[in-house]
Amino acid sequence: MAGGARSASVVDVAAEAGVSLGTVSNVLNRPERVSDATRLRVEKAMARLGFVRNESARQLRAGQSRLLAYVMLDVANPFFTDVAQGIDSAAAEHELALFLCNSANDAGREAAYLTHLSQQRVQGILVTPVDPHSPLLEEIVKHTPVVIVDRTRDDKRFCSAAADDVAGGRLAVEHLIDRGHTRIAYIGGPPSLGQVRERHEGALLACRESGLAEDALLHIGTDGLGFADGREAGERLIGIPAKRRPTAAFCANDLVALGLLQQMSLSGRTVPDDLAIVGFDDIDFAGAAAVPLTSVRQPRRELGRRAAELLLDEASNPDHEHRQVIFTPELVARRSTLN
Amino acid sequence: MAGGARSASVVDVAAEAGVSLGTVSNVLNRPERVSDATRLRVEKAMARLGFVRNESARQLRAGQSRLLAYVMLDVANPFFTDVAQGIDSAAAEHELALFLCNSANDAGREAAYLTHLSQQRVQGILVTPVDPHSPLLEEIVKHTPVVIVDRTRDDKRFCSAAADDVAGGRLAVEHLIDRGHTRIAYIGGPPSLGQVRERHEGALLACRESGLAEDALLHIGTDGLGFADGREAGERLIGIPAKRRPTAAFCANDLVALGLLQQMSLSGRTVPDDLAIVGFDDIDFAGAAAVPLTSVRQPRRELGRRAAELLLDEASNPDHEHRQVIFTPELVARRSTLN
DNA sequence: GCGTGTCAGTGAAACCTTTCAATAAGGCGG
DNA sequence: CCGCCTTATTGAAAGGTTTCACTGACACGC
Repeated sequence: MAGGARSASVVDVAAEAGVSLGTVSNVLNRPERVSDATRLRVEKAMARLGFVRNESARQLRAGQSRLLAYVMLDVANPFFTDVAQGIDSAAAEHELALFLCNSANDAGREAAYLTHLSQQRVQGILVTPVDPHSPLLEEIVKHTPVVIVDRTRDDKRFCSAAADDVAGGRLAVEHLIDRGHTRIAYIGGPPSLGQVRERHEGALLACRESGLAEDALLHIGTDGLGFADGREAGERLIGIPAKRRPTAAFCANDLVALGLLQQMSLSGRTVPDDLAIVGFDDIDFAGAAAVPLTSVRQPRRELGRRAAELLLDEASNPDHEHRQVIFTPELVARRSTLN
Repeated sequence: MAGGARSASVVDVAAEAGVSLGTVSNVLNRPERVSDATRLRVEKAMARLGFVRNESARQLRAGQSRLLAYVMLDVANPFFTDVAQGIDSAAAEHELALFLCNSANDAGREAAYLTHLSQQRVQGILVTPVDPHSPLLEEIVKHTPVVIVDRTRDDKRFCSAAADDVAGGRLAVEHLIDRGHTRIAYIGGPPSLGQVRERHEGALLACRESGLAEDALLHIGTDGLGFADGREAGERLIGIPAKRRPTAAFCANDLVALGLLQQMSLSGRTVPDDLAIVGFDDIDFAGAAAVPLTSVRQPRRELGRRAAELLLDEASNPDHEHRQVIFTPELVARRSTLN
């Protein structure tokens, strides 16, 4: 707990040790230039006074920090924490610290974090934005390197690393159609999320190419992409009369898929016999689920790592050019679609 | 990307707008004291120059920030992200931003984060430490409020919020003994983690109280508490001759339990018939697992929220007294132990 | 017409660190 | 004994913001 007194500064330490403040700074930053005797004296003074370097003052002088930040859409989604680990490993190699910020899918929170980070002069910001076209991002990228993760923009004003969501959605639904399904549900929301829209688009594409009827794909909207949303969607699905009810579901992510799966079990249905399920992301838990989950795999750690590398290039290379790295997703078939 | 020019400061804005720097500061901090005309002029100058407030300079002046940080042991473990959400909700109510830092169970990384945060004069630090008795923590708490999460210390120099791990371990193993098991594995590691040790202790207690033989509890050590560690432990378990092989396993957390569960399926065993499994934490995925997992539930969000409240009290209340909040865990029985 | 009060705007000081040119002290060769 | 070199130390300046006591200007009431 902070005592009453103002915390000690280099000046206080200098006084205590009977040296000039320049010497104290030298002890801190270039100890080899200070004689052993004085260094010791200064160090003791620091200990006595409980001196703690003031990072704000340092940064003010230095102009910037050795800090990266990742503003993520949902900490509770293992997909994003895996991406964060990829970023982290790249950051650690460059001796940069990484701060994680959870926007929780809220544009206001995201904006607050982005503003704070840019004012803090971090080296760079990675972000999975609620809306990649937000004007705030354009504003910030003028002075702070920003890389968009798990999204892209049509213009080329940002670097980004993402998987091809349309291709992923297509893979998922092609797989279901291959397995003979002709009434398929697409489960996800909110539609404001690009991920939700594009995976849907891919799903539609697959239907069209296979010559399925327009209404073969039933869109069941959800409020979010969490566990609970999947369960709720399950209830609604069960409510549909059997002859019109889809025999397969493609979920916008694995959390929703796992929630759906759980709801199916709870209400005594069997997966994949009563309902085949495909998820998206292939998080670790997908393979460990009640019925191991077929899912569209994204290279999560790699995605984070590449994004961080783009950021570091943007931060340090004067000839930097914006690049969009697109990863191709891949279907991992498991029991939830194989009967 | 930063242009060649030094970024604009209040002085530059003042010059551009033809006012004094004090007025610019007033526009920023007390706009009501500035006439509409000048305010507009200043705001336009800011826009023209792309002025971005320098947070370091602000903090230097102010002495501290509206920032909290949580240094977590493992971002990839949903238990900790749930705790983080609890912290977040309390922080948001007080209009504080929360930064998440992942120590990844590495004392060096943890130390680097803690040092940086204290030097940054954050309002407070929450931490699930690798070692709650680290001297660095004692050092830091002298000037920055620190609350220990998911651990406690014997002395009362810190606030902390945690669940009773010994009680939890005991619950888990009592349950297994009730179900008739007499050869039980305890799976977890590394022993440097207090969580691992105390849950083990609780397990031993349960055995002793039920009059089981000394060697009824077989400790299978793991390198960490992840998915992969659980799978690996599964392989080792299977390698044990059938007559000596445990018929039940208590895992130090759910990730390990889920890994173990998966390994059992992969090698054609049935849970709970071949092996009953109890996990710890009751993360959301536990209920959705291949075989829904019996687990020891901790109130994860509540734990985070209480910890944050303790921190905020410590940061703002001069009469603050350190408190140790202990939550009592509760067993949630599911199919992985019920046959 | 004068004192008083209000309002808008001013500018110096403080926050703490780092850097760098300058100084002091000491040793050495000539 | 002097000048020169090295090494240790110094102190002022800079970095950007906020605060606060202060100045002008203006309106109002008497």
